[in-house]
Amino acid sequence: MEPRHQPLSIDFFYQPTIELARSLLGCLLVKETAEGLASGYIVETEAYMGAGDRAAHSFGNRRTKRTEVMFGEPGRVYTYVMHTHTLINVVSGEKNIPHAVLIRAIDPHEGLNLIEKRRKGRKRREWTNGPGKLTEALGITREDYGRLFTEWPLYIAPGYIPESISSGPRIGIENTGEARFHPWRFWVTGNSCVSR
DNA sequence: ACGTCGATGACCT
DNA sequence: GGTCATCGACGTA
Repeated sequence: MEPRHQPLSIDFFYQPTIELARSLLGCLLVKETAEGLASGYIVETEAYMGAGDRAAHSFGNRRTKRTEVMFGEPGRVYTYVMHTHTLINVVSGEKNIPHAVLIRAIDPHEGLNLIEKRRKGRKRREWTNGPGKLTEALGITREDYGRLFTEWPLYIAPGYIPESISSGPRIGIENTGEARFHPWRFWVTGNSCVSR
């Protein structure tokens, strides 16, 4: 199948992880399924810095079935289940440098009826303002693990350049010592879809 | 085979 | 502010 939008080139993903986390803001995240196409502009990300980052699943180069995809080339999909929710990351770094960027929020763009249905009629504000919410809205599952973000059916396409980017500590990692203080969360300043 | 533990979200007061 | 549902992965045995 051909993607409805032209995905980013694989070269885009070959940049330092912090830069990638910032560059992804404003890009369009797209998922095409049998139900239709749904998409949204990425407005919030977090960088996870691999072996030296206590908050990262790959801390200490921990290599398991789950983290395996992070040890490969950047630009692949790392999904995993948190409680009942699927979370999605962009694999970053380079071969054997297991970095990743968590996508925490998107601004809905296409497939709004489908998104509303998947989000069970909740108010628009609650559709995609969190990492577990946006995967439900776009129909992203752990079946997407290992895919390339440059190919149908789950891909990232060019969007807009944010006017301003804010940064601060990452969310939900209180138990990770000093790592909790690193300002590795980024968001589009003032966007109403940011998780908090 | 089993116990533990979250990069969460929904609902409650 | 707080509680808890419910899942897979992981460590341990």
